[in-house]
Amino acid sequence: MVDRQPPRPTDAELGILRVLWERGASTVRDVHDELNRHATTGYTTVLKLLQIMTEKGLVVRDETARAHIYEARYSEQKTQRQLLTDLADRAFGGSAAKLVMQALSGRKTNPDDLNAIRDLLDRLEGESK
Amino acid sequence: MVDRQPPRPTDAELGILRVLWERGASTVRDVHDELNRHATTGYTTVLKLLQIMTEKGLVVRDETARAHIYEARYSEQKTQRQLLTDLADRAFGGSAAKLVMQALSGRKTNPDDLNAIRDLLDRLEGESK
DNA sequence: TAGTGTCAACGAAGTTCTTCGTAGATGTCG
DNA sequence: CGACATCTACGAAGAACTTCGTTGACACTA
Repeated sequence: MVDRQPPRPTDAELGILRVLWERGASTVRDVHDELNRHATTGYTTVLKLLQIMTEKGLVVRDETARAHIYEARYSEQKTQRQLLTDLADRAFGGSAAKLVMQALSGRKTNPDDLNAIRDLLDRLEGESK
Repeated sequence: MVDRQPPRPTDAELGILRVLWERGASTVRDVHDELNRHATTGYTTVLKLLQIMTEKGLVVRDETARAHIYEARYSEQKTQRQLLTDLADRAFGGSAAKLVMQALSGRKTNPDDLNAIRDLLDRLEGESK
């Protein structure tokens, strides 16, 4: 039996996952280089994180070659949804609708995005019929 | 100079804040009793958390009476918005719109909520004109 | 083959989070 | 007043998080 719910990635882990989602399967060196385009992280720090993430099941590792290749185990979408559900539970009484309304009223969203959201609403309403 | 950005509340801290938002200013005893309606937390655990939260500036403390009275420093809405901005930055490339769309498509939202969101969209669009 | 560079593994250190026991001060009641 | 209850403060312990130095294995090259 495997863990049903993957653990919530931490901040540093999420930074690595973002690289993996963008680049696809990558070596530690790849991830490290990409991260250091903006931040400053030691190579062994990235390695250690990836090792821990493997234990947690957040990434899968291909050990065939000397330089292991890591890949995100869960898609960006799935992870995003998990984080949203988690936040809805912790801070919005479990209501995704409240979360959405707060997100929209919080800052000014540009008209194109508003339209995109409206389209999505239309599609959702169509489905529920 | 005070910290401009309040720190992101942790899980346990958020649980306490939820009680404070619901009950208003409360003593440790109040918060502890409320929390223990559902969970199980030691009294001194709640006390310690509230002391730390005071240091962090998440709550304010009235020490007038022997039983200190704690109050959330930031409103529920403000905190929710901060958490959403934070999550958008960490997992959605800073795009609140992407976050909203993922939240909506994730699980089925009930029609009433969809309508409420649509009304909100209308209002937002009106404003931006 | 000897030297140089790259890699994973390990361990350790410092921080934060979460929990709670104990101690000492303060209030209350008989 | 004295016993008991309640409160805050303090410290400590264990877990998780983040960082990185060191080590030994491996590979390439001159």
